[in-house]
Amino acid sequence: MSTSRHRKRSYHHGDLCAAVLAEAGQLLEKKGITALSLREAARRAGVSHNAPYRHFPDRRALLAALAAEGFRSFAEQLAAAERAGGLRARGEAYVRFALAHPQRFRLMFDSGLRIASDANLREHAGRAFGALEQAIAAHSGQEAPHAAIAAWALVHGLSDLLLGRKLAGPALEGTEAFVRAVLGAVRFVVPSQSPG
Amino acid sequence: MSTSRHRKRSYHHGDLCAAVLAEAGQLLEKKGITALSLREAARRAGVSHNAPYRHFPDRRALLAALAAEGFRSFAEQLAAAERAGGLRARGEAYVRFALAHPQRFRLMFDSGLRIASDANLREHAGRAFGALEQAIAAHSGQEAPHAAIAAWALVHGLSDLLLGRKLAGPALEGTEAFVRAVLGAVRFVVPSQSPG
DNA sequence: TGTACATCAGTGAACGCGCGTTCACTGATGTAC
DNA sequence: TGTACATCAGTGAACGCGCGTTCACTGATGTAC
Repeated sequence: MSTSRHRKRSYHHGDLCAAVLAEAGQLLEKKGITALSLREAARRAGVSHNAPYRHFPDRRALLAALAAEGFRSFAEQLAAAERAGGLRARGEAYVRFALAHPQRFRLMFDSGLRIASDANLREHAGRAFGALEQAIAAHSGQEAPHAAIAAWALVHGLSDLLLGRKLAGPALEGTEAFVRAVLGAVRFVVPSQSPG
Repeated sequence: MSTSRHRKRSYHHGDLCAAVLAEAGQLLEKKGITALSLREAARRAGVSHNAPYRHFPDRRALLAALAAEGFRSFAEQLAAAERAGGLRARGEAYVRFALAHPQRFRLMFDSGLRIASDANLREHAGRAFGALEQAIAAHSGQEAPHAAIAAWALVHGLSDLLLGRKLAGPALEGTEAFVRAVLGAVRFVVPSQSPG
């Protein structure tokens, strides 16, 4: 259980990879994707500015690792919410994640980051999206992929509008109730099957 | 009608403000918000690197002007679409705008740009959002603000997911039909009025 | 119509900045024998 | 248990970069008389 991270202030750090990732995660939320720098993350980890190169080949790789980590906890939180409260709860958890980690969410969804370009990122993002599809399909029936996508778009759009402060009034107070009300204002349609 | 823009290759440009804005607009889509620089816009406009400072006090102001211009044409296109085809057409035009101008759309909605901080931006953004609210209210009834916001979130989220290539398959071909199908999979609920 | 002058829209050199990345290095670790 | 050595994880100096911004300037424009 105990790590050697703070035991010795010596040459070797012990778990620099995790430390840099943690510092970078904080910097990400504080400064934004663009202003996040390897050098500053290293500085905060108390290590020379290019020690992180032992663990991340370049800046993109660090961003990819942050995104992968994001998708992992995103998937976990969504799954937990659904276990507790069903699909609606999953939707609410989606928005909650976005509001709790704005820059991380943008890194995951709106940055130019190529998911395919990094194995670890590909794995975690794939897992998150797979779970999402599965959850929606289970509730909407496989005949209604459009309804499933609409459900996704709804929570995603609500997240993004809230993050962009485009819904100023209700976003400030009582966000949870507001989100519930908006999600509750929608019904999804399973098209009637016309044969032929 | 004729401008002096290309008549004389002399000291004064004629309409540098518009020229810089146009070059910056192209650079924005090509390089992204972050990599857009005043210096390169100036270079492309064939002018020294700080001539633009005559027209834009700093980089933020240039971005604000680009966003304002975006909101103006966004509002125009949405209004035109609705005139032609009603609220559904407005929704489709929303997505179409996003797909046609990804970086501009992100600048308008997802960048940290403070709308309140620039008078011109405030005006055009306000006009665009006002028209949006009005259009939705007219169709959903004023008793259903949540449904109106859900409608907005739906088209916005669909736009953002498409831009982020999170819906790879159907996004590549037949986008228009795909968008119609997704939007068609949703019904908005006007809650029954319980007195008291 | 001509002239003087204020104003305006450009120029070009210079600044400081923090960054990503490369390089040659050194101290610590752990394994084979 | 002790030693030799390969490997690994750090260090610190140096590079080149393009950027935003400031400064003192100069050429062009237009207006008052």
